Amino acid sequence: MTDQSQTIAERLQAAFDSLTRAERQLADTLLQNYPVSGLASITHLAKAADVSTPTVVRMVQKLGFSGFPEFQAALRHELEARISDPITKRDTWVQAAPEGHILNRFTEAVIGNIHQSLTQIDLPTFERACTLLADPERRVFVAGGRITHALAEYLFLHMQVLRAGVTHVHAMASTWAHDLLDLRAGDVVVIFDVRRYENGTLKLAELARDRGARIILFTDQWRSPVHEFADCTFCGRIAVPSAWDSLVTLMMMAEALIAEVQERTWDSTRARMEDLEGMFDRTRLFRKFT
Amino acid sequence: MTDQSQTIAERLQAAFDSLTRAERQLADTLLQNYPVSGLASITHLAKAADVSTPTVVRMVQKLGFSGFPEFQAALRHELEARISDPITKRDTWVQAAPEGHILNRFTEAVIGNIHQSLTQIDLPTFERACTLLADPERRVFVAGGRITHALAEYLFLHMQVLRAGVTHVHAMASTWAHDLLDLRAGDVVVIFDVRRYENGTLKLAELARDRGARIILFTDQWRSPVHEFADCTFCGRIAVPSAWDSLVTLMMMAEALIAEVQERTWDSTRARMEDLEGMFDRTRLFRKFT
DNA sequence: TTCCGGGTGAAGAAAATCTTTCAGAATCAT
DNA sequence: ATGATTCTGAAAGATTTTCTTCACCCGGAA
Repeated sequence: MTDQSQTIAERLQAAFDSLTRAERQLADTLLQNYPVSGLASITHLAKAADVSTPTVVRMVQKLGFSGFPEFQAALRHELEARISDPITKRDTWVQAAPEGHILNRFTEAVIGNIHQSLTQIDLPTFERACTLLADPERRVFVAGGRITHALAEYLFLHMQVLRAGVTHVHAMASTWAHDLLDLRAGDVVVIFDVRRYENGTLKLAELARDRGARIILFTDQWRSPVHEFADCTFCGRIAVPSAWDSLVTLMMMAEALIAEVQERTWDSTRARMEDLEGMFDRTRLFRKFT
Repeated sequence: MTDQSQTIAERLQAAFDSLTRAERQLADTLLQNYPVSGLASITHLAKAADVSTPTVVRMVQKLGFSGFPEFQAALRHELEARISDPITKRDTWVQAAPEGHILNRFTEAVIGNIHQSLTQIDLPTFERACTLLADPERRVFVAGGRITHALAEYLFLHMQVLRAGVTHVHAMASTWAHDLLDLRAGDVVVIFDVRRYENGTLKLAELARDRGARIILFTDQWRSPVHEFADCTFCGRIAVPSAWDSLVTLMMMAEALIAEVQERTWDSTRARMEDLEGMFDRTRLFRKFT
């Protein structure tokens, strides 16, 4: 018989290591919509997780059940116990963490930030930024400052795969002027600047604008002075219970931008990515993984 | 089709009068242990209510369903809506953007990711990681791969301000072995590795472990193979409607970690930050502004 | 008593679900 | 590179579930 002392969710997580790739995929689907996804038929579940039904059977057997129906019955029992006990409401948060634990407070703040920033975002601005970045005629420069450098690099990395003519500029280094030598009118400069706004970044923006560049700015809710020069401005709230600011919201916006630009440039991007894959294959940089 | 505006429980009660004796008995059983009793097979349910299976079929058809499976699917949907967390459903949507706009879909996915990852995080792991990083006796190495390099740099940047003895290692570069020359037993290696797990990263982890280092791993829900060597593993969901993965969840966890470590090391960190401020003042890097 | 009509469940047919087998694919170790 | 090992899903078989049919039961009316 199976161990009754832990929930199936806990058992799934505990056994995660001993699961195979397809089984993990399945476990993930189960946990994602727990426990409802496990209450449908094995066929539905398998389809939802994009694995085969034998995989489902094998996994539940690894968990100690004789078969899928027994597993499902256990899920139902658990659900029954959970429904009749309203105390278990608080599994939104980290299990067993006190109400005011930093992880919970932090998460709450971040979700709040995302919420607020998203409701304030200007849709035409987003569309305009995508159009600019998807235009192969324009070259793209990505610039970040002290803190935002990492985020700028993140955007740069993706853009570089998506399209040609992308350059990363470090606004804090003394070399950024060199990088902008190639800047032509109509090119796009993406600038990240959050509070403790940097003088170098502002100078960079000013110079770029003088040369006829289009500027896309990622900043915080108080808006960097670069805003004056920018064609598109994205403001993300950055307040969290920490001595530091949170760039999570900006990262999310950047990722959304990447997703949309990729969508629009797919025809030309496809070849680039296949090319890249080919190079990866030769260098064996990555583990083969289905 | 069936009416969507009321729950099945309400419909059962509304139709109670028009039901026959055996059907009422069944409806009563259903309501008594709602909705779990309805999620078992029709045979179980019939037995539990002490009626026959045809009675069950007839009743659900009276309620407007084509058959028992459809009734059961409706129950599952209802349960799903009831279970899923209100936070996820909060209307974080961009104003005036269509339902399926990339920004909305993306945001929804990210909030779901955060939610999901947080419920699975292991609190002792978090505490352990903080303790390791807050220990001034241990040196800290931060390593990222192709995609995660930027995130690693982000963590490195903060850690460097918080404490002494922090090094940034690029697991993809051929130089990482040099960086680890200084590694002593007890030192901490923070590794970022998400799917398309890199061979170099795995090697790095193995080597570090052999040398007696403690390893903190940030990875995705499928867990990098580095996990085998890690003392603390943080899994963040990375699935978004994009050709790329989202590192937002991992960034959030890293930020939370930074916040807590800063809290713990504040006594020694304070002096460092004041020192840094002094240097900033002299170089006039930042605008005097708030 | 006999007939009638709706309600009920036993039994079997139809349909699905669940399990097992097996061969190809991917991975790992040599 | 090569062979051994493990993983995976297609397909077929075993089982269960679901639905339909139909005979029976029961209370009431002629």
